[in-house]
Formats: sequence, C-alpha cells, structure tokens
Amino acid sequence: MINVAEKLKEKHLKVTPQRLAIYNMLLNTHEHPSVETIYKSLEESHPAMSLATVYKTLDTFKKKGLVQELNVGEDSFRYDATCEFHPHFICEKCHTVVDLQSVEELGPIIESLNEKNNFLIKREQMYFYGICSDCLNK
Amino acid sequence: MINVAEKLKEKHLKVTPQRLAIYNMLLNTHEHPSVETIYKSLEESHPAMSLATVYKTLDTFKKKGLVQELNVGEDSFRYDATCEFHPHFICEKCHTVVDLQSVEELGPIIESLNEKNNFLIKREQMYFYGICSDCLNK
DNA sequence: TTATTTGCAAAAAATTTGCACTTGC
DNA sequence: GCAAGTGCAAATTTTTTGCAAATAA
Repeated sequence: MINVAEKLKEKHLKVTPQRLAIYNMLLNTHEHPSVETIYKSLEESHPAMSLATVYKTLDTFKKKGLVQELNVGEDSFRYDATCEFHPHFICEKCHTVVDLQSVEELGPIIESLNEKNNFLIKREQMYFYGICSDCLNK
Repeated sequence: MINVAEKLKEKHLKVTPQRLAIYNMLLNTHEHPSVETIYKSLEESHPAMSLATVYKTLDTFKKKGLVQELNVGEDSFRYDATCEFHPHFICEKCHTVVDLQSVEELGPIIESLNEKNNFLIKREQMYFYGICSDCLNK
C-alpha cells in the first residue's frame, strides 16, 4: 500500500485534500480516466472541487512525474498513475484502455535508432489499436 | 508522381479544388502539419477555403485511409499522408516530427501479444520522444 | 439534375488564465 | 505569516454542426 501523502511530500508538493483525492482515484483504477471522468467521479466526495483544479493538479503531477499523460487518439487526454513506460491497448469498439507489459525487445531497437539517426530517445509511447477480447466474444 | 485526382476517384470522392490542395500539401511536406498549419499554408492560394472545410476534408480522408492522424501528445492532431504504419520521433525541444522506418521486429511481438491477451491488434502507433540531432548540436 | 461538398457563423468541447480567497506548513 | 494551492468565472483554443449556396459528376 502506497502512502500518498508521503509521495506528494517527496516531490515537494503540499498535501491537500484535492491532490490526495485525485491521486488516490488514479491509483485505484485501471480505467485511464480523462479529466472529465476524474472530475465527475470525485464530484460526490468533493463537491466543491473545481474542474480547473483537476486540470492544474494533473499538470503538476505530470511535471513531477507522478502520472503519465496518454494520448490514445481521443479528443481529450487520459491519465495513468503508473509512470514507468508500458504500452497500451485501446479497443476500437468499447474504447477501453488496457495496460500491457513492457516489451523488452524494445531496448536494442531504441539503441539502434539512436545510432542510425543521431538523436537521443528519452521515452516512448506505444499504442496498439484493435478489438478487445470482450468485444470479440459478442 | 502520384495523380491526386485519381486517388480521390478511387475512393469514390468528388474531386474538388479544396481536396486537391489539402492532399497535395500533405504529400509535399514532411512536417506532419496540424489542421491550423494546413489551413494557414493554403490561405494564400485558396483564400476562400474555410477552416471547417479543412476539418471535414481531413476527416473524410482519414476515414477513406488517405491520411493518418497522429497524436504526438500536443493539444491538436497532426496529419501524415503516408498511411502505412511507421513510427515517429518527436523532438521535445523543437517539436519536429520525423518519420522512422518500420521496425520489423514488431511483427512477432504483436502476434504474441494477441495470443497472450486474446485480443486482436489491427494497427499500432509508436512514438519516440527525445532530442533531435539538430537540437543536440546546439 | 442531384447528391455532395463548401463556407459561414454559431455552438460545443477541451483547456487555460487571472485573481481574490483559502490553506498547508 | 506567507508562499502555494484552490475556486470561480471568463477567455482561449480546438473541433463540430446546421444550413443555405455552390458545384462535381
């Protein structure tokens, strides 16, 4: 079990109820929610929290490396509390976003790309699109 | 040299000056422009063309498989006239988007992912982020 | 001729900003 | 106490939509 308050302090962030709520919410879901989804899911427990706060909080979390921003091809971003790189699978029918395990084979690929192109890859995003097992079985 | 009018007809699209202009513009650039960029770059040659037309045109092109939409992590989408899958490199400093050659090693990776997860991957997007050679040399 | 496409202007969504108020430390 | 964080409302940015006029086939 992760101590959320500790994690925030580590990053020199003030521990506020809003930040705790948002970070906890992200830790306890696999849904990769959007800002809107986060906001709505916290509406009940934190009725006073504004949408702008959700935006600002996610932005600071992103900058501090507490969350990662996903751009799966929708109109809005989605968020993931797991920051280590891992690929995502997006179902084109139900729009679920699933975490995948890291692809170890990527290491040497990146090295050879760096050499070939003289640039420096720092991170990557990999999105697979298709139909998930649930939707296939319908 | 590709005959753009022919390509449009193949897809059962009416050949209009706006479509020709947008598709040609995409074919003659490696910039992976956004809607806004496309619109502005055609402002001179097609002053009457509206932004809505650019949006609508790119949407039909996308649906017909004439262009591919990239979500490199910015607020707006970018477009690429090359539809075959290939990874992209995005410079975090100058925001240039560079086409990379396909990674052949991906085939078997996708197959094993499909097997392991019981889903069906149809396409993928791979984005590498880092510093390009130009920015490294500054 | 007629179904499509376009332009315009207005609407809708998504995100950001300014600023006064509040709060964590 | 004070810098950092929040809420609100307004502003911006990005994208979509409705509809009348224009146009490709």
